[in-house]
Amino acid sequence: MPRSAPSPESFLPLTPAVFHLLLSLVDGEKHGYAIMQSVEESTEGDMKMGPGTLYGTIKRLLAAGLIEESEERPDPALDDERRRYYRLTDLGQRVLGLESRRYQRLVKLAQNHGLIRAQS
Amino acid sequence: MPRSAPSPESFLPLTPAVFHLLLSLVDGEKHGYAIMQSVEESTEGDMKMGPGTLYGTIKRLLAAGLIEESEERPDPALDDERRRYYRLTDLGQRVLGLESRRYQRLVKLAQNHGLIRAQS
DNA sequence: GCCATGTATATCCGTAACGGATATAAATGC
DNA sequence: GCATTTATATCCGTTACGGATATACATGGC
Repeated sequence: MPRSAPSPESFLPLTPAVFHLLLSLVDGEKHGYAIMQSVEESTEGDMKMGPGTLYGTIKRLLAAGLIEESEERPDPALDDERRRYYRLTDLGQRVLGLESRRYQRLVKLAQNHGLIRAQS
Repeated sequence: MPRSAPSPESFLPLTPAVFHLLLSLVDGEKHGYAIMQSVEESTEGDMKMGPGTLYGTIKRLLAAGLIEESEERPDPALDDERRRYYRLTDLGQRVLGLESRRYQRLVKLAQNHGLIRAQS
């Protein structure tokens, strides 16, 4: 018998590394090195992911079925043979959505306690 | 020479357990067991903290200077001798504020990518 | 008074995750 | 040609998590 798919909720809460990696793939597939750069750039430097965390996390997310490797290659002229591209699976997308909503509720909580202002 | 105090930024990003524990202390001191209940209640059950995580995290946060034990005891009639009360330090408060703002930026990012709606 | 349940703290210890160091090599820029 | 950047990958020490277990006082019901 196939073991039933784990529910998206069972992955929550995500570690910061996992959340950022998934978030970096939300607008399309990327290769590892690009994920690393994207995370640093989109957080304006306050989240830096080294190779140990990057490739370790990729391996775990593949095994968990939250991301998958893509066989599609971009225009050969622009490609680098060494690259391996990854994209979110449907499950990964759902988990990311759930975690984002969880964050949203926490932000609301923090606002209600005066830790941050709304709409900064 | 006293080693200079670590900057609040150096603690970021927080693990989910640490963030929730600090957040639960934002409106006043609590004892361990109350923290556990408060976390579960304020997240409507999607974050449950067992004793291993609770007391381990408390120990680490004390050592890091983000929380401190309070000697004040409530009205003896209501008190339970076994309880140990904790409160945020100034550093802890600052770290929590920074992490909350970081979350806020991430929520904004997630909104921009259509993962969640504003003001749900 | 007894007993079950809840409150409260704490440690133990196996497992998972992190993350800097290191290795390797192709691509790029000058 | 050569240094730097890009790119992937593993190694391994350290930290963090988290269920299980232990202990014991408090509370409420009968």
